[in-house]
Amino acid sequence: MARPSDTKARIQAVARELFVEQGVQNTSLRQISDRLGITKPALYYHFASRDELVRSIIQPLVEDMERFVATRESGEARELLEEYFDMIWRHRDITVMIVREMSTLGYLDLGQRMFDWRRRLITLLLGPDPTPARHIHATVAIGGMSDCSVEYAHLPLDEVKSAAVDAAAAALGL
Amino acid sequence: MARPSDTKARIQAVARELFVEQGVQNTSLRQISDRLGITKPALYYHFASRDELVRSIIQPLVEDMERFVATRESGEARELLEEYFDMIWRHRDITVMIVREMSTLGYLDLGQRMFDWRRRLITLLLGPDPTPARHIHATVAIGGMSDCSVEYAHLPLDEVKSAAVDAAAAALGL
DNA sequence: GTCTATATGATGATAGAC
DNA sequence: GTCTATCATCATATAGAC
Repeated sequence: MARPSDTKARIQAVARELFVEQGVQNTSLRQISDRLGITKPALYYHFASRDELVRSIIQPLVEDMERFVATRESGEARELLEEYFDMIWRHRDITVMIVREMSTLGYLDLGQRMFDWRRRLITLLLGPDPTPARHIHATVAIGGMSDCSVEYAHLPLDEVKSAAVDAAAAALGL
Repeated sequence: MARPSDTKARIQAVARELFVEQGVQNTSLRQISDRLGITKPALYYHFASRDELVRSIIQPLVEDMERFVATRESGEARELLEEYFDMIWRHRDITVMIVREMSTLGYLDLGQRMFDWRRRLITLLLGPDPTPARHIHATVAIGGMSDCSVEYAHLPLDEVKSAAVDAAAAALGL
């Protein structure tokens, strides 16, 4: 069907589809191999374990997030909100998957890491040691934008982004 | 240990704990019975199936939500935001559990229902047929508040509520 | 690289004794 | 109401042929 060396990528594509559709825990290797028209053990030629397959699919989001909170500097808040929205929008399907399954994926330490990303993002927006009230305002802004990237996932980016960023900025008092 | 007729309630309490901790799909009947110090089949005297146990735990939230969106009328927006916050705060642990596991709990139609609740809430806030932009603003407001009820779940209600409602109101342009 | 066949273990659920 | 014993089913994973 496809070039042999593409099989690994095809496995990831199908797994990603099924994980997003039905959840990670709820998807078996059998379902993946069936949809690809190969057998279960064939998967083990390309991935050492189920976990390794899961990790390989989440990795791009993790890398993007880490890079984002590591490289940005405090500055124009609205610009930061917009860039952040672009990123969560790109990864919106995997984000939903992770949030939905945080406990199951707890072994990957993802719940803690996402919490940490958000904390650092708030520091970028508000500086260190914001008051609890301003921290909560920022959570409404950022959490609300995340919800938009999920709830309007099927709409064109520009339609959603400007309104979502406006609302987030207002929540922040900008 | 406890009065015999309390066993059903004790099962629900322990199941609820484990579901919130680890997720529904990820919790086995064996774990529940172990923590209670009884055996697996004993559970089946009190609940016809695993599903029935799960449903019995989610039911209070479903009833409260349905009642809320059914009985409120359009009116003062800030008051509505406050009452809504009180409710999601009360059910915050189960809400997390559901959102995290929407696909797994798809058979209960919960994903669709939660989406519907939010849609009706937005109608209450904005009236019928809001512009897409205002709809998105409302999603930031409501989604952002939900995030607060999760992220600050350990703080006292009043500290969180006033700041969260303020931010939501600002996102809505109030 | 992919197959058949199989090992091993957990799960939800039932039958029937006490 | 709770137990012991057991079933069918499904999962991840491995061994070894082609």
